[in-house]
Amino acid sequence: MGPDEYVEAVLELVERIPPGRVMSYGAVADALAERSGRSSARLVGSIMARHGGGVPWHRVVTSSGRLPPGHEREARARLLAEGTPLRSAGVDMRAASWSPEEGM
DNA sequence: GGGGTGACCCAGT
DNA sequence: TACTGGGCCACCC
Repeated sequence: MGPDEYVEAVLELVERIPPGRVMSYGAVADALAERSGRSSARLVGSIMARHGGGVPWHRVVTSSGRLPPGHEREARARLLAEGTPLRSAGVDMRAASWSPEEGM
């Protein structure tokens, strides 16, 4: 799987995250690990930064639930609007974390 | 080719 | 709780 295909796979997966739920950068990387042959949270982060504009980017947060740096306000507003469980730090990962297997 | 830089993550202190 | 060090990998000088 080439770099471009990997970008497509990441965006595809992010589009499948249901409203009110989230995935961490690392979880996205892990979910595509078998198919792509690599698992790098940093890579997913940079892909979201560069190509995330057309997908629900606010549903991808850090593993601790913190919102994407530089977009905290916008992300929080969208998450709040779709009923995502929030805490002071950001997202309540125990309640909001979603995985692909769960959605089939 | 070599080195710096991220929308990261985890274990250790 | 907060900080650090190492690992990570595509990009861009």
